[in-house]
Amino acid sequence: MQSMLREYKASIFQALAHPTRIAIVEALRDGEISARTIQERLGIEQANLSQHLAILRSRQIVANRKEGNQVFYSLRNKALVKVLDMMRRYFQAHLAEEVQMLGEIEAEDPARRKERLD
Amino acid sequence: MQSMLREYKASIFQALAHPTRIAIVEALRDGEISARTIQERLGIEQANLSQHLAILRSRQIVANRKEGNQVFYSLRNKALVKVLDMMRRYFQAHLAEEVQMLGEIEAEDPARRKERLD
DNA sequence: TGCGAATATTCGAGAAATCGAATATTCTAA
DNA sequence: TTAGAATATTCGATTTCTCGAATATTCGCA
Repeated sequence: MQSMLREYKASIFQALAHPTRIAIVEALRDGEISARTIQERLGIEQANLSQHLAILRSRQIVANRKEGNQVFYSLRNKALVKVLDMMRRYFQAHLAEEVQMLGEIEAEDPARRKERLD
Repeated sequence: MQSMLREYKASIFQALAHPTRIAIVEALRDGEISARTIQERLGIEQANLSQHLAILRSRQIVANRKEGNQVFYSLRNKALVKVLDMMRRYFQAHLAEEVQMLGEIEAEDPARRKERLD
């Protein structure tokens, strides 16, 4: 019971434990887009994207809607966006501790800095 | 740059992508405890716990403090707790969609239910 | 000193994740 | 109905993860 919940949590984290899948979720942040669009944005192999999407689907993280020839993907649960936002704060707080990076961060353009942390 | 950040995020998610490591982080939620205590609570092999702690250490998720014979672990960044809280909401929202589980959830004792969702 | 407790590391085997290539499926439009 | 576009699935090779067993390290205390 308790452990089942943890396995479930772990499976969600695991689904996000890949740069490509994080990029996918981030791409879906503002609404649904087609698989083709995602592929173009990420610049990866079609089969590979499909595999990653299959993983996100199997974890119920994304929903897909067929429209004619294409498939549109979207986030099933907006709470995940908030999780990612929280993660961003985590990274900010964490990076602040990294002395070596601190210099670069403070030196760079603020707008660029914000963008980089997205 | 953007992709480095994603790899970093992915590495944090990956560090949490195991039930045992989630249990460890949850055990550290209320403050530092010794490795021995964690091991007793989780009921796992000593070597195995040490391996998982090494992973959390390598991702800078936990800090460790030596005191005599034992080592006390703690969370480096409280923001992670908020991430986990957010995840809990995610699970709750998600579980609410799962019709088959809904029956069981509503049928069970409320106190027990809250505990299970932790 | 040296024994025992607490913790960490190394090693090897088995399981799981990842990728591109090849192939399948489903749809549109000619 | 057939060609081609969009997407999904399968396959096999490679890499990464995970575990327990064995071993190492570090510390307190007799």
